[in-house]
Amino acid sequence: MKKSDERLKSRNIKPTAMRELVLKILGEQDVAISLPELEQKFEKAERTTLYRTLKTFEENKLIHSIDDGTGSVKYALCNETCQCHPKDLHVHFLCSKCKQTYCLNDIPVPSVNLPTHFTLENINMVVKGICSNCHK
Amino acid sequence: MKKSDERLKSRNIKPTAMRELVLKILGEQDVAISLPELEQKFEKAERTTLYRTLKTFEENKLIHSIDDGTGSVKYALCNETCQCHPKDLHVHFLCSKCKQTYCLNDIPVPSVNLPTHFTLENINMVVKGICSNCHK
DNA sequence: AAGTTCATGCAACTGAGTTGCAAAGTTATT
DNA sequence: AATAACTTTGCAACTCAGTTGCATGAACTT
Repeated sequence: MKKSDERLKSRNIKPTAMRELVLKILGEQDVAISLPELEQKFEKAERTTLYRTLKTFEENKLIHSIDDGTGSVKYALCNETCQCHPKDLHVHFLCSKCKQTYCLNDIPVPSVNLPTHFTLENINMVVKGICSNCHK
Repeated sequence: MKKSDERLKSRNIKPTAMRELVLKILGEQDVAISLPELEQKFEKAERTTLYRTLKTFEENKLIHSIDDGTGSVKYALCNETCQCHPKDLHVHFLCSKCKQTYCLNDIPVPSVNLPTHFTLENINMVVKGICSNCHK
C-alpha cells in the first residue's frame, strides 16, 4: 500500500486517485496554496472536485486553512500528529511582496487571556511583512 | 465645528455629509461591521460610495480592518492616537455562535520572533470561540 | 464666472466560493 | 456475478464581496 494511501486512511479519508494527486501536490509545496492556485496545477481543472477534496481534507484534519486576507483562503498539510487544537497551531506569514504564505511551523501561536466568559476554539494569526527570499 | 468634523480633519479626510454619517454609524457599533452590514443600515444604500468611504477611512487610519475569515472584512474605529503600527494592534474575537467580531482593545497582539530576514509590517490575530453574551 | 479637483452614483464586471443534479465509480449484499 | 446502496466526480449555474470605469455633481481656486 502506498504511503499516501496510509496517510489518507489514517485520517479516515477514502483514497481515490484524485485525492492522492492533490495530497501529492500539497506535499510538494513549501508554502500554503489556494484553491485557484491548486486549480492551475491541473491541465483540465475541475474546480468543484478540488474544492470538495480540500473540504474533506480539512474536515479530517489532514490540512489546515489560513485566511491571510488576500481574498483566497490558503491550505497547507498538517503534520501527522496534528489535531488542529489551539496548542497545535502555528503562526503564518504573508509576504507583502511575493504574496507567498508560509507556515512558520516552529512558531506556535502565543496564548492569549480572553475576557471573562469568552471561550477559545481556534486562533488565526497571520503576520504580514517581507520574507527572507524577498530581502535577498 | 462638529466633533466628527474635527476627527475627520485630524486624519486629513475632507468632511462630507456621507463621511460624517458613516463615522457616526461606526461610532455607534460595539462590534466591527462589514461593508454589506453597513449597507443595510441605509435605506437607499450606495455600495460604491460606502466602499470608497471605508477605503479612505482605512488609508487614513481612522478605522482598521479585520479579516475574521467569515468572507466579509470587518471595520472598526481606531482610537484617536492609533497609528496602526504593530504595537498599536489588538486581538479580535469572532464568536462562532452570534458571528459578531469584537475588538479586544485591552488585549495587545503578542509579539512574535520571526525567522531571520523576515521583517514585520502587520499582524492580524483573530481568536474564534464563544463570546460572553452567547454563554448567558 | 470659469476651471480644477474631489466625491458620488450608476452600471457592469471579477473572482472565490458554493450548491444541485446527474453520471460514473466503488463497495456491500445476496 | 448481478443487484442495490453509497460515494465521488463533473458540469452548470449561481451567490456574494469586492472592485473599476465613467459620467454627473458638488466644492473649492483663481
